[in-house]
Amino acid sequence: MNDMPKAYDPAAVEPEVFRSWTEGGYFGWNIVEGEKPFTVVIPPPNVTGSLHMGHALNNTIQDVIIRRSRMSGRPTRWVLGTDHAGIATQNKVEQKLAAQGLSRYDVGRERFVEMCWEWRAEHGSTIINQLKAMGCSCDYEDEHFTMDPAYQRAVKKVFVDLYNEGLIYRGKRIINWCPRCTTALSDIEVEHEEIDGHLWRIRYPLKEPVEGRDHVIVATTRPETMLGDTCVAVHPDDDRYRSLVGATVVLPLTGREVPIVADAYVDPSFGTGVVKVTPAHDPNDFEIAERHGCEKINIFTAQAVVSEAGGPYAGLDRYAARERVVADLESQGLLVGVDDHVHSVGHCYRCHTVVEPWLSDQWFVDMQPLASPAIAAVRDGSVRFHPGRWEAVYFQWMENIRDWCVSRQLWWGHQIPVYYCDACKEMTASVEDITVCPACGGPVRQDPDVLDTWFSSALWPFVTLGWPDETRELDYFYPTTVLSTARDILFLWVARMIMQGLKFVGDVPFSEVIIHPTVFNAEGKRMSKSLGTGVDPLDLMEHYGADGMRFGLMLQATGSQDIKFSEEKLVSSRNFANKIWNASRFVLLNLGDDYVPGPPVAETVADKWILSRLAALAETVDVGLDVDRARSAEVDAFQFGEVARSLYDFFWSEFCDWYIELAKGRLAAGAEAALTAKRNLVFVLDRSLRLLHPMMPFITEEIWRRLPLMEEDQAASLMVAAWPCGLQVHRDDDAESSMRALQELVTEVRAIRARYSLPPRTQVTVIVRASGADALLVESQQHYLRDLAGVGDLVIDGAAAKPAHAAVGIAAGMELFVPLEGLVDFEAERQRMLKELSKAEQELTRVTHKLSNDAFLAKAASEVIEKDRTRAAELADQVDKLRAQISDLLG
RNA sequence: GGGCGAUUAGCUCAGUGGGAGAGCGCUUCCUUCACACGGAAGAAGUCACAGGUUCAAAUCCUGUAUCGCCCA
Repeated sequence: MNDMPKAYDPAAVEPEVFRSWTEGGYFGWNIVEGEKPFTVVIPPPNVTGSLHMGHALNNTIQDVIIRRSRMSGRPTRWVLGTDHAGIATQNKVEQKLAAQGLSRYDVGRERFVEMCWEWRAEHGSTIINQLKAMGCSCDYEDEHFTMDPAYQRAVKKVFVDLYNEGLIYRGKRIINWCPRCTTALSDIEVEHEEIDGHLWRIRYPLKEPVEGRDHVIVATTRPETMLGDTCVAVHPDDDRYRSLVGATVVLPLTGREVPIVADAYVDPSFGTGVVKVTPAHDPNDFEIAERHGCEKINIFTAQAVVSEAGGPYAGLDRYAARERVVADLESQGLLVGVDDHVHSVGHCYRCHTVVEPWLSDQWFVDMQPLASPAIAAVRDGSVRFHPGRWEAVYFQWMENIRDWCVSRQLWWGHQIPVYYCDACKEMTASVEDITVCPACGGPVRQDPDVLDTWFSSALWPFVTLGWPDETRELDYFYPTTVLSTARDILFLWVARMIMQGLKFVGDVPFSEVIIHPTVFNAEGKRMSKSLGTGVDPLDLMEHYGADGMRFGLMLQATGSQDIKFSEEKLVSSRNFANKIWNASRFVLLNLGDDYVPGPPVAETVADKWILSRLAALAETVDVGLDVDRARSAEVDAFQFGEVARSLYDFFWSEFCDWYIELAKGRLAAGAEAALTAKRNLVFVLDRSLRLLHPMMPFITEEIWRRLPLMEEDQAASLMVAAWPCGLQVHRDDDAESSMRALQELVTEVRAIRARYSLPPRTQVTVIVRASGADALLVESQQHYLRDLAGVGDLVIDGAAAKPAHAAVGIAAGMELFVPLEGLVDFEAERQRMLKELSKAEQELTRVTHKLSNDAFLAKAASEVIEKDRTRAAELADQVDKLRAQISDLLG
């Protein structure tokens, strides 16, 4: 009990505490019939990844609500796992091969996939171990992976079911192609960026002159694509070009002859009003070509190098081809001009390469039928977003949803369960692997592509619970309770989980979605490992402890704003942990060997006050963290920042600064007074540790296990101890206002002492001019002044006169005199009091003015008027006293 | 082009209708037996700007400016 070092050392405590949780089996879950479970599925971190600040914040949030729920006795489950992260993992393994001068084609698909599994075996536990270091209370025995055999089977079933329903189809479309990853991407995996480019104006000669014109001028941002032009388009109502529609253009450089068509897509005001149409490399051009039956010439290879179709330009990459095309046009006198032009260019969200719109065969999901019920589920409140404004963002995207390209030209992932028969051309989707064609018995080959990783992530909340089997687990834990995530995967992941959950389980996957703030660096820039602008949570935990990092993040998680990460908050949090440690150390050191646990007793004003404040704190914490309140109340739920601040303020500014300081006197007094003080200290500390535990699990556990508690308060671990309830009976407004008055008096005396630099040890005489209830309070609680303000002689007298040499003050409506023979600087006192007087007068004028306003008296709430009347009286009294003191000063 | 968010103390941010707050930093004092990762006392703000609603606006409405993000 007295083995606590003088400073809290997280490194010495955390591993041992974590081991005790593991050994106690507290991370596991149970099905308790008749009780509503609290379930969270972790957003599966990328198996290639390591912990970043976003994970640190998100997993702290989840752990906080999970721990609170577990302590309040609800069956609780936090499902853990990782995501196979198709592109990212494949990139890692390819990099490893590249180091040996090899590509994936050198080792072949089978060996490559094997290497991915090896890679996962080697690195997949990294992030899991980092979660342990954070203290996350996930069930580490219940770990899932989106490529587990059962998961693979579920993915196939979903694909085949959607295919059989006609909601998945194959089509030749313009998709977003990453030439570096050599795969298709979905629309939302493309990040658009404004780029300073050019708009080239190029002369396209007409085959035959029309009404004296022998050419048109087109404007383009991508001249190299003219190698694949198959028509030229103008707006049908554009009088400038009406007569040219139907004429033939001879394309420069290739000499191909293409028609001029009229299409309403063309914007006559953009450029020259004539556009070149490259159907295989632009989605809008593709549409135009479809409408006019034009050819679609693909001029790029998968690496965005000009193909044979590009004639003499074959073999050049897209940027070299652009330069050559422009140079050739110029030398042939066909380049009319070039202007600077800013336009939006898509980039791959994984590798930031410029995406190429590319015509290819891909698999698509028809989203509208899936989206409608998912929109309804949010509209009717089955799913709620916190903060609520994210619902509008969700609706905006869902209501304009487009088909989802789900095929990826990768090897690592869920291979598309579709089989092609070369003999009869039959296409079969099958959950079971097949080798022969069900139609003709001929040999089949499986589609080589894999599915978008998000296709499998979308199934996470129900596949991890056993779907498609109708398990007891699924029935009990689904829908899950809370999903916490960053806003950047709202569409990629959250929306799709809602759609697939409704489609395949028939219910939403979760009821509450927390969209937490994004963590930026101190300059407000995105944290990025490659740019070196990131902060490593592991480093932070080393410096501030896991609890320090967690609490520091919670202090910053205010919901309304993104976080400009401030390490200062972690310093405060580490200091707070140390404060908790030492306050606890004080309590434990003072209990003595013969301490007998017992219930708290609200004996003194301070006792009643601290219990009342504790009750208020418990209420704030519950409002901020309780999911059921989030459901029912109008107040905003999940106020992590406010909860953290309230815990900090209560523990430090109330419990430590006042209650413990006051308790010191009682501990030194007789045994009976000491026992009550000890029991109250233990009680308040115990309940505080419970309330703090979700945010600071390690330090609270370490301290709590040392507390000698009554049997009814004991538990095997704080982690599974009871969440505080029933504290509201301690609410006591009278005690709070009495305590406030005493605090003001103490502060005023201390201020006088500070003003005159009175040595801390010397006692001062204080004369309080007070009568009635004020006098009674000061008289009965005078030890507060003696213990906390160094007051020796205390005179309480309603008619006390100011001694000749005395510092003066007003606190809680009472006048104070501190006789200071020879010390008082009257002029300084006078100046200070004049300043105070001016402030009080100003405020009094304001309130008086308000109270003389008939409209205010007629319309304002009666409590407000009453409050202002009281305040006016207090201020008037204060002004009188200040004036008297000022005129007395020289007397 | 459409939408969302932000603008409060030197810095980072709380505060949604009724006496401007915290942490860090700053000034002064204190190493008294829980804690110097500490204690005490202080200084410091036209709540971006302009209108409006209201008895009353940092808070609600409209507009403007600046910054950030999302969608097209």
